[in-house]
Amino acid sequence: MFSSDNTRDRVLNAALELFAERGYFTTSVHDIARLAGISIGSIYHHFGDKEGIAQSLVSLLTTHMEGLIRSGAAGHGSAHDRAHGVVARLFQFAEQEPRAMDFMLTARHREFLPSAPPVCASRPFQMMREIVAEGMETGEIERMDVMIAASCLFGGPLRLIATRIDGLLDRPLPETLDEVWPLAWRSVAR
Amino acid sequence: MFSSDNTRDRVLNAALELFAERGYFTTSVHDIARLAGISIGSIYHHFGDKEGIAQSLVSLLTTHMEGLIRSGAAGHGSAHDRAHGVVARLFQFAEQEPRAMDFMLTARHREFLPSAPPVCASRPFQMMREIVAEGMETGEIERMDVMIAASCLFGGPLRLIATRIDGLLDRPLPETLDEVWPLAWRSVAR
DNA sequence: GTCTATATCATGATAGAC
DNA sequence: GTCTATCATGATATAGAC
Repeated sequence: MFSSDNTRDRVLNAALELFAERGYFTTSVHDIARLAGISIGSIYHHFGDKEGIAQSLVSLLTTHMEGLIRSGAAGHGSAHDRAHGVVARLFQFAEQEPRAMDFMLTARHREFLPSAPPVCASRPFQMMREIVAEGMETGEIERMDVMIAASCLFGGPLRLIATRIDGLLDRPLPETLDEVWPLAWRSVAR
Repeated sequence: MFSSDNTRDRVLNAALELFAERGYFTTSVHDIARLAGISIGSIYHHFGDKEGIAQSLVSLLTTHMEGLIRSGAAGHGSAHDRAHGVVARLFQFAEQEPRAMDFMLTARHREFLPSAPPVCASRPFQMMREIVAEGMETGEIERMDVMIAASCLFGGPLRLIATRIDGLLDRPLPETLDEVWPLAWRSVAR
């Protein structure tokens, strides 16, 4: 996920792997140090404390997901196409980097980052709601509570991602897009 | 949630509150003992170890949710009505016992119960998929991958529950049912 | 069955050499 | 900036009286 091989990135890669696989609390800083091939001292030098590692991880991944969503929506005029593009990117990303997706979608950040907002309140989720709101403006999407519409439009695809990450879906997500998307869309389409 | 005031139930109530609020790992057995008004020794006498508390909790709540889903579906002939009844019960329950719902839906059980299956694989989720499969048999639901259809039918409502629990939805869930359900249903209806 | 007091141990974090 | 060695804390779990 983090490709340059400097110390920070090696630590972040190791941490992401362990946090996603076992969880934050069942991973010790020693474990991270061992997997990254970096000493504990160096880790504390760079990140201050264990929370600092998670902090960096969440921050970088949130930014990455923002970019993903922005680029998925970019270049499309209609809310339909923008939302479709977003789901396509999410499916791709979940398939390429399942641990990153898992850590972003299902880890309970509040438990280890006291000041973290709930996932639903993070920028990426806000952006999805904005697309829905735009769709209501243009008349593509039925007018209603935006929170409800967004839950219905993206809830199915997100649940499918969770299912895939849990190993209960055999097919790669992008392959299912043409099946899932029409269902998701027609739930809110006007 | 657990109403009789014997030692076991008092411990389980305290544990549920703390696990849902702060998380399993940020809750010590001392915390549970203090909140329950029970000594540590008694807790270990009844549950063996900390994991045993979580084990009991998950087991009891899973059974409870199974009953909920069964009773939501009961007495209805069509898949439409059965699924509708299930969502209605889930909304009710999430509103009455948000911590129990939170602990069941969003806690990562694997992290503290090594042998626990992913939530999606648990009986309650299986039962939802069965309703979807039946709906395909009767022709109410479009034929397709059951996992995909179930994700789309229940994904929206489940996401709305998460949104509500996270405090991002002002209205009580049951009040939104008549808005959400038609959207969810028409995503898979034939 | 319930309690208090205690043992044990892992982990987060630091010190200080290089 | 990186490392090893060490500390300090606090949590799980147990012993054993009542």
